[in-house]
Amino acid sequence: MAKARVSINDIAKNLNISKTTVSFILNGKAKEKRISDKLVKKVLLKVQELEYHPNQLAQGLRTGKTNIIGLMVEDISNPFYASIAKLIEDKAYNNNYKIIYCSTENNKTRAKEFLRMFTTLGVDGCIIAPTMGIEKEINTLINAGMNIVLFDRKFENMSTDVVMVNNREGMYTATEHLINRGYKNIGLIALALDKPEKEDRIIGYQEAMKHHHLTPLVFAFPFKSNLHDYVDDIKQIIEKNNDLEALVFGTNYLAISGLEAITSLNLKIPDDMAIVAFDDHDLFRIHKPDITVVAQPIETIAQIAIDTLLRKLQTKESDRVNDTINLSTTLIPRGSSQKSKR
Amino acid sequence: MAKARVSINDIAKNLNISKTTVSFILNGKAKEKRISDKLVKKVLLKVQELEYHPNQLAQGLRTGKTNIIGLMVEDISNPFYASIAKLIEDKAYNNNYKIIYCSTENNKTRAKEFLRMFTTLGVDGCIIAPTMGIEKEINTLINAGMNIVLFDRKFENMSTDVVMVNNREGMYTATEHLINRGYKNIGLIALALDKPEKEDRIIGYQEAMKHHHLTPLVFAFPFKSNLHDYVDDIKQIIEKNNDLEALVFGTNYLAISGLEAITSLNLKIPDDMAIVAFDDHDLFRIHKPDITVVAQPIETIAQIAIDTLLRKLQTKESDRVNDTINLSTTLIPRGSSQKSKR
DNA sequence: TTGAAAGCGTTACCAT
DNA sequence: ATGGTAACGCTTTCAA
Repeated sequence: MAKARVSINDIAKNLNISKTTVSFILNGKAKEKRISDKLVKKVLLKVQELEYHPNQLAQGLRTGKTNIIGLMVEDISNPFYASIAKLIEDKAYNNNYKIIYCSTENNKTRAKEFLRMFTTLGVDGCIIAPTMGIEKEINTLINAGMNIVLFDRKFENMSTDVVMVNNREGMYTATEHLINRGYKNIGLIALALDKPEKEDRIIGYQEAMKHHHLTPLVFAFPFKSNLHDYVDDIKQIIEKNNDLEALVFGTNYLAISGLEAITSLNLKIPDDMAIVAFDDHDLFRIHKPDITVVAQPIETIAQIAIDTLLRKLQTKESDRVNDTINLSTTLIPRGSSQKSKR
Repeated sequence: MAKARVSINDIAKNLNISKTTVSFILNGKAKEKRISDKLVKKVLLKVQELEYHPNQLAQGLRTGKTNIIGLMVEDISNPFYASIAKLIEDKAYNNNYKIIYCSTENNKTRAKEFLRMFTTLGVDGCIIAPTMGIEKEINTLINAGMNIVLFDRKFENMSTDVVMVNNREGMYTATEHLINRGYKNIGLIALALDKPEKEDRIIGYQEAMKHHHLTPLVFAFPFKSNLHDYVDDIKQIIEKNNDLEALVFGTNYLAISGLEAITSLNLKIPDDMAIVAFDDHDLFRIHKPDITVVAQPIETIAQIAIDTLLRKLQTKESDRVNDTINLSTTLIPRGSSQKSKR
């Protein structure tokens, strides 16, 4: 930026009035301050003429409101988060908020830095799909008065709004679906950021298996930022467990890696290996055979998250109530879990 | 935000020194100003103790530098842009820049508002995949001294850095590939934001067809924000032109819609209809048959775009040179354009 | 009905 | 070697 921008002072000087008056008019306080219609018109005209637009930094500094919302997710290039980001962005802009976003890559340190950035930048609130290990920092932020809405993953005993999907139930349904379709040797390939026994998706799978007197077979992976690295892992799992009939995947990219692994092993879906994935995806809809998925209600998640935050921003801190919204997933049965009749 | 944040004043008062001194120390001017090591240490310690972090709004207001980069693309939920966004984000953060992003949806008005936002927010520079019709506004911005790097689409006679892919050549190669494989009735399904005769991807296709004495058959669509709406259009095209042997798609989402259309018409790829897509995508790699694509060098695009911008931000305005980088695409031949031998 | 001035948290000039 | 103070552009209180 180089050329001098026109400031409120320029408007004022140009019209030989004080910047206070200009500010009042611009902030819709003309009536309240009983400023003459004539002057109002004159000012508005001049504002147009000089193309004046208030400096948001100065405004933010003065008012403590930046109209910026921080959005923190695991990976903005993952279609699940990208779609949610898009929906949130859209709604935010309609309400005159901008989005500043960041991908944590499930890296604790990165996440903490981003939280710090949110505060030093003075964002009005944030929407966070948290990674593990930043519970303390988020709590600090909440106590400092930051408006936060969590989604996708939650912490125990955290007093803020959360939009969640019922992961346990979703996984239970997915697993049971396979069982109902006649599969018995069903494995789970999932991410475990936390301990497996605390991961709802893993628990849901285990419950379904046990409930039907089958033996759970959980393969839990740590997060890798190079998603392609899972392919070999999955290949090995399939090769080592040759009685596996079906696999449930805990995330969309694990399922995609799974598809690659299965293809490269020359196995056929669903006859050699049946599949259910978590999160829908263009790919799963169009793949042949199409892939059975547990779909998350993306629009609803985004909608509720941003609505909740916007509402929070307009509410006095004192009379806030923190909601935990639990949304249901939808099982979409497709070809990848349908035994061929013969 | 509610609780009082600790400011530079708090540090100063707490140590009974002036905030000037603190500021000098914090900005690495201790040596230059010959401030005693002892004091430096004391200040740094206190900064740690009180967890002081400078208010970036105030810094920005004072210095005119916000360390924010604006990123404007067509649609952040499109994997092509999402991947680029991720790469840019990563590199930006490593250089202490934050990203503020927005999706134009190819809407002129939206795009202009975002540009406005960039300036009122005082971003240091921006990376833009421009939509049509904002040429004037971008030029104004450039003249006002804004640092801009364009990618994906360019304007004639615009003096700023541009990172482009050779769309014409890419499409030419794609079309010729189909011709070499023995297809003759090849249609193009493309987006035309500008006039078709100005769209490089369309031109490349036409040139290849004409060069081989074949008749071009261009179906150009306006942008639709609901990408699913293309499916029916494409179905109709296929139904009405039943001698079509192959289709080239100008964007990844057109190709995805094309796959849906083809599937729902019960046609087989490549025997009933061969396909080449622009932009690679997980889906195209994994689809059966896998889809031949013209791949853009996403990493390189992102890398050059952000590098160029960062370099620009460190260069005096006077001795800047504007580069137009032209990158090549890569044809990745796969099953969707391979006639079965029989 | 309008304006002067203080103040938001910084940085940077000019003193000392 | 360190500090006082103006200035960045805005909003808001108080005064007139």
